[in-house]
Amino acid sequence: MTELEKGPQGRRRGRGARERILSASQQLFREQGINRTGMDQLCAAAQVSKRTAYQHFTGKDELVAEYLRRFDPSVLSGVFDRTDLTPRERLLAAFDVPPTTPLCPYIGAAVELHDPEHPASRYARDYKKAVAARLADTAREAGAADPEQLGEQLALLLDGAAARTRVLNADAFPTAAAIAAVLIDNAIPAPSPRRPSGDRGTTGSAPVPVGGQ
Amino acid sequence: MTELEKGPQGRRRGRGARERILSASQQLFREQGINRTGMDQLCAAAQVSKRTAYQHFTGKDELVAEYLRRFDPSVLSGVFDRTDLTPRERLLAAFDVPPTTPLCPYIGAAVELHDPEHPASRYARDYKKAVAARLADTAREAGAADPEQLGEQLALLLDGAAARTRVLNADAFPTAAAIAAVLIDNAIPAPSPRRPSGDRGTTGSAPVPVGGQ
DNA sequence: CGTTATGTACACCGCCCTGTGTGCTTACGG
DNA sequence: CCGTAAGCACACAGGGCGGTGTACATAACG
Repeated sequence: MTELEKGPQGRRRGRGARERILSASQQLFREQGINRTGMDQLCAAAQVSKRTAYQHFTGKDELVAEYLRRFDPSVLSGVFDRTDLTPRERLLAAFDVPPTTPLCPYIGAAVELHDPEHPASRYARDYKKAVAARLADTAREAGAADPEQLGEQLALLLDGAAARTRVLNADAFPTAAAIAAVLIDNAIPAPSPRRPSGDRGTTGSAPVPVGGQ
Repeated sequence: MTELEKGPQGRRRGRGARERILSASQQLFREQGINRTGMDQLCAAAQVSKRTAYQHFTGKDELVAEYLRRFDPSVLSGVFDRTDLTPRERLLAAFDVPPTTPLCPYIGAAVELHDPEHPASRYARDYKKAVAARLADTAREAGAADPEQLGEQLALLLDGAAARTRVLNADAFPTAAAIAAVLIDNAIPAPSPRRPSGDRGTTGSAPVPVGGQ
């Protein structure tokens, strides 16, 4: 615990205030939303004085953006890298979300902040594009006729399931998975998921690193 | 303009304050979101004193719920009743949204309010269920094998397009429409949309009146 | 006409929000 | 062991919020 974190300027020392703040953000922003979580409450939960918080982040906006950037990628993380699955299975595994998932925080941030130019909104946009690109890559690997289209379609299904789960208060991901299966089978010419790895050309168009849901 | 509106108790007289408030809500809540629109600003836009507003609505919560209830059903309204289209065409027409649509306000309300028991959240839930039921009815009319499933799937596509349009700031409804076409063709055994009007039994399970997007 | 419901103007309350100023304590690192 | 910086406690500023109290104006209907 001697030298674990560095501030934005690269200072030394510190007993983990920044990490505690971000950790509390993860919990509170997800549970209560961004707008309904005040800095007072957040600092109390992080056991951090408000003064310290504002020395680490210039304002709540920056904190929100960093919260999205550091969002625990527990949902989709690793799905794309699982080598024990065929590409087709990987595409479908993206819809196996644990039922404990509250809601995709990127959609929540975009709606709550309501400003497309907010740093967090920009990041949410980039992230969603990156997920679609990753899906497209996997679709290409699976031999889809139009990988970009399939990737975009599957991304839309994920967002639809997330939004609908929130509004209806009921898990909508199984429905999305069923649609995904249909789309995948329709998009792959030879629907035999029998090749562990075929053409891996991947003239990839997705340079962005991708994390969670 | 003599007797146009009646208050919650059914009183008489009035020069349209309530309507102006709701009209201003339509505009401001959509443009700025619910939480970012204060009652002061709303009353100023409606040219209504704050006192009057609070005589018509017990609080902002009630106003928000009524705003959702009176939401201008310009997007999906009438699509289900168009007799000049086959059921299949009607299902697809639901995805022809004008590009001016900001975002489905029901999703916005559910995310912003963040309380599933809020009156507006409850109404949003009912509304989404009603739309799915309507889609299911039309799917049944079109001869789908599993109308309920197809209705739920199409509803998910609509929500996904709405959410994704918001986050990406780019129209996602064409993608959703393409998926819908695949699903519909897959779900209808004889894909000949040749009957102008077939069974109109509609053992409907949707008592709620349905309006917009 | 007068009564009564309706709408208005304006100040006001208490609350919570983001964000600071100030001075004190702690702990690391030389 | 001491300097320095990270962190803390506390109070407070400034503003927007939802919501109200009071006194006055107006329109409808008897």
